[in-house]
Amino acid sequence: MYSDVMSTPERLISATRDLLWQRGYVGTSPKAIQRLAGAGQGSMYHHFSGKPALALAAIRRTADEMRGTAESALDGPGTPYERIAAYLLRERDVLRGCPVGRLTMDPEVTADETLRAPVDETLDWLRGRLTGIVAEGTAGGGLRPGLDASATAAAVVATVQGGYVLARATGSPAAFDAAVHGLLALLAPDDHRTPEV
Amino acid sequence: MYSDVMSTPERLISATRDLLWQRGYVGTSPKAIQRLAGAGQGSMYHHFSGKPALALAAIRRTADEMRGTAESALDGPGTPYERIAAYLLRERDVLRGCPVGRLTMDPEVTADETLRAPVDETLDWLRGRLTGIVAEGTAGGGLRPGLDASATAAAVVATVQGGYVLARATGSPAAFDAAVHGLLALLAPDDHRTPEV
DNA sequence: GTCTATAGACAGATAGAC
DNA sequence: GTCTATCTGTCTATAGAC
Repeated sequence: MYSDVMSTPERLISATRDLLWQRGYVGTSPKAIQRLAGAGQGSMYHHFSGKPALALAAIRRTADEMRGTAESALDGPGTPYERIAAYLLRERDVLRGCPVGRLTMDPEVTADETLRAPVDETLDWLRGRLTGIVAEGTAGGGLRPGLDASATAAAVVATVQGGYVLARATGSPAAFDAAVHGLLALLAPDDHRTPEV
Repeated sequence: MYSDVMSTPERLISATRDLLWQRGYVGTSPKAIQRLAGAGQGSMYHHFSGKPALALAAIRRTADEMRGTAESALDGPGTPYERIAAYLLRERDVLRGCPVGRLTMDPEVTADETLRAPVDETLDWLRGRLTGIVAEGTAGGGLRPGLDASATAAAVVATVQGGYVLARATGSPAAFDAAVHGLLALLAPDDHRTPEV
């Protein structure tokens, strides 16, 4: 249940976001959304045409929020290496996984162009943002020189997404941390010690 | 439908493996399994106690197969760097994702200790196997010296798992390839050029 | 071993009263 | 805007005949 000061559509969106994160699209039913939102059947179908529309609103909201969170770390002070480290090491609810990346494993999401678009755009934006920072870093900002900025950025995003997989497999965040620290060591030049962030 | 030379239990397991890969545990119904396997309701429940038992058999089979495939690449000839490259660059049906890693996003799988175990053990084995190879490689086998073998191995596995996420988000294998090549460049010493594998 | 019948609960809505 | 009733199909089995 969500705060009473939220409107019914807002509560429905919040509930859908939470369930999509925890159970995915296929595993999330209208009934479960209604129960969590404290809204009735008729109420939900009054505000949204159905499960796909509600999911789209929820996914867009989650994608926007993730973009803002990532930008906070990437836009911060410090060298390119430090900003990438800030992004990689920021606090996360590791065992819950990535609310955006998770959706790529949902066949109904990837099959629906409309639902997949916000997911694609968000991860694409993140890769592009990191590409710029890596390019800056290889030109004297604390990253190994000579790296392909775009490929390196893809490796950074992939390590995070895959770190969630390892963590959820083991049931502990340790594997995520290991992957991230492993990558940070690889990003630094040979003569550089990974700073304690 | 599967070959008639396979026994009914084998056809059921194969069908379950395929559906688990494509739709996950939550998205896979007994009815769909029966249809794909060409087996009747009663037949399925005669051989397996229910969906969880069938899923367990399917997951074990898939995990064993993945282990064998990975071992083929990791056990091959060449330097540690080359063996890791062989693993990373081996042919994959990238857009289908990892049949084992995928299961970690399924709440019913992670909630069930029995179902999660083979997933955990397989990824754990892979990390351990790579840790040994990385350790060998940092001692003169074409990898950057001074790396934490365990953390580096985690980064390698995470990059693969996350590469699938990126590929499925964009709908193209290109992002997977970018992440893998980005990582390979990072693994090589500064003076080393990534070989064309 | 395989088949059909049956069953209670849920999925994903639509209709119409209030 | 919200509520209750209703509906068709699916989910995950169980029972018992063949």
